[in-house]
Amino acid sequence: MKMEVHGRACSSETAQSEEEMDLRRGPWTVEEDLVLMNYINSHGEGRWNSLARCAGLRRTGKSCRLRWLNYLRPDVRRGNITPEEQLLILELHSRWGNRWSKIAQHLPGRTDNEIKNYWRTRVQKHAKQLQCDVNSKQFKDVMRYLWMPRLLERIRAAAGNSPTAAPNLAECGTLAGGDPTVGFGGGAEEDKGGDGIQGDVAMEMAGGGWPEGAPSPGGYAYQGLPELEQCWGLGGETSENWWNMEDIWHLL
DNA sequence: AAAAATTACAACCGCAGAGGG
DNA sequence: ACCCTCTGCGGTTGTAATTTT
Repeated sequence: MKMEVHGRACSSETAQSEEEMDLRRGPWTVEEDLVLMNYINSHGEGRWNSLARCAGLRRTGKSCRLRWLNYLRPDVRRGNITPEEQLLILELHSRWGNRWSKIAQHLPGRTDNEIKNYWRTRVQKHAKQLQCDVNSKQFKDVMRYLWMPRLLERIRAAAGNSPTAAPNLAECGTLAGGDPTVGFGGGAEEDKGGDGIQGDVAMEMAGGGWPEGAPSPGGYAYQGLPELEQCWGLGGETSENWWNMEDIWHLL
């Protein structure tokens, strides 16, 4: 990363020590948001510590950066996580674990913070309900063989019914038989480390070609699980008692 | 209607790595 | 080679909003 700490001095820099005395914390005000947005619009982002001083914000550079990246940036997407995004998050997390920023790179407009929050509030909650660790094989199997096929089914249904759903589906790459360079298809942007998304899982999910030795989801996942839909916001009303441990484990 | 519990999200903290002096 | 500053990341906490009792 490029450092230009001394590259662009500002007149208020000499007052740094005094300002450090009463740095603001906590929620940002509308006025602060405006100041930050205006400053970044005219000067660009980066060099957050000096930016904070020059903009006259009594905030740390870190705080300014976080506010901009997670909230004020124009391309930040707000609102519910779509089934496509849920599917991507589940898949990417199974590959990369808690590498939120990396996962976020594959969900345009979503921040690592948002994805992390989603994971903690939704996914981990249900792992807790199942009384298993979110990183356990059992829970991963549930994700892979129950939730993900179900999500895919919903995505496909939406794509069939609504023309506007198609572009979102395409983001899932080979899942939808779309551009293999995007999303699940792996592509030019994959890591050198070889932990990129490979086609196998995507094809399993897309084509129903389940891995050898894996429990067939056909008789279960596709019979319809309204509880799952409710749980993941795919269906109508929500329900907390959305599944039963025994029902699930005897099928796995 | 009010209190308690839960959920969702924004923000902070500590750390590691990069780069300049 | 070492120190300092800055950035970015992941973990955690605080709190407003919502739901349940």
